[in-house]
Amino acid sequence: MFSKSCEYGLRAVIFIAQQSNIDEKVSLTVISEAIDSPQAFTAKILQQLTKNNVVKSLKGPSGGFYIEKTQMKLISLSDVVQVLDGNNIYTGCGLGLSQCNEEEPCPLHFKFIKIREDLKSMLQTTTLFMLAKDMKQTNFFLKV
Amino acid sequence: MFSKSCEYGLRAVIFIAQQSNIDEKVSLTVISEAIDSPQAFTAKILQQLTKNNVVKSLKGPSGGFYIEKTQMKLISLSDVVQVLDGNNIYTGCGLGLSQCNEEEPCPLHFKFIKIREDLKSMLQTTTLFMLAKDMKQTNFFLKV
DNA sequence: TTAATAAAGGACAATTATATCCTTTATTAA
DNA sequence: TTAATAAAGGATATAATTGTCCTTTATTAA
Repeated sequence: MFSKSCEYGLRAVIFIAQQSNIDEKVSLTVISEAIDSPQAFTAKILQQLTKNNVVKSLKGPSGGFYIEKTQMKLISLSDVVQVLDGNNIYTGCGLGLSQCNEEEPCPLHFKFIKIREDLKSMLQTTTLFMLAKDMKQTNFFLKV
Repeated sequence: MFSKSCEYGLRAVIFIAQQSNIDEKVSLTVISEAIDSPQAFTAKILQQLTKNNVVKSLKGPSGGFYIEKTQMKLISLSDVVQVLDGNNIYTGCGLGLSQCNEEEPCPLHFKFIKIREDLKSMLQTTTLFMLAKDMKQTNFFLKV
C-alpha cells in the first residue's frame, strides 16, 4: 500500500504528534527507538516532512521534532502520504496504465473507484490531533 | 497498490481471458504487444501464473497461453494477486508493523479494516469470466 | 525426421528503494 | 566563547524490483 518511507514517516509523525500533545519535543534517536525504524533513514524522511512543513524541527540541545498544537488539527494523514508517496495512491491506475479515467478506463477502473474514495476520505479526514487523542485513550502500537 | 509484476500479470490475464473466451490462444509476443509490457519480463510473470495454474500454456507452433472456459468462472483477480504479490495486501499492516491485529493494533488498524475488506471482496468476487464478458460489452483499455 | 515455432529457464544488467556513514550547520547552556 | 547537542545534507552502500539476453525443451506441421 505505502512505501517503507511512508510507513516510517506515518509512524514517526503519529509519535511526534502524541508527544507534542503533551508538550514534548522528541529527538531522532528517541523517535527511531519508539517506532523501531533505521535511524539514518528516518532522518531523511523527517527532513522531507520538515521541508514540507508537516513537522517542525529545532537544532541544538533541547532541540528535536515537534508539531504545533494548532497545526495538529489541520494536518491529515493525507498530507503525510502526499509528501512521501505523492498522489499516486489517489490517481494511479490499479493496472498501472499511465492514463486511466472515465473516458478511457481500464477494466478495473470503476471497480476501484469506491475503494479509492474510501481510502482518500479516511486519510483526509483523520488529523494528527485525532490520532494523538486516540493514542491517549487506547493502547495503540507503533512498533511490535 | 500492486507491484509492476502484478499489474502486468493482471493485464495479461485479462487479455488472455478475453481471447480464450473467443477460443483464441495467444503468444507472448501478442500479449506483450496488447498490454504494452516488456516481453521478457512478461514471460517470467506468465511462467509463474502457469506454474500456479492460473493460465495454461502450450509450446510449439500454434501454442501459446490460454484459460479454459470452465476455469475462467472459477479464477478471480484475487488468485492472480495472490500468486504475484502474495497475501500482503490482505494481511499487511498499513504502517508496516510485522504484527498488527485486534489485540495489538496500530493506530490505523481499525480505520483500514473496511477498506481492506472492500478491496478483498472486489478481488475475490471478480472472476476472469466476468471481465472477459465486460471486455466484450465495453471498450476497456489494457494499454494507453 | 526435420525445420520452424513458442514457452521454460538460467544468468545477468539496470534501476529504484532502502539504508548507512560522515561532515556541516545551527543552537544551547555552561 | 566554547563544548556539547541535534538536525541538515552529501556521498555512498546494499537490497529488491524490474528488465534483458540467450539457451534449452517441447510441439507442430511440412
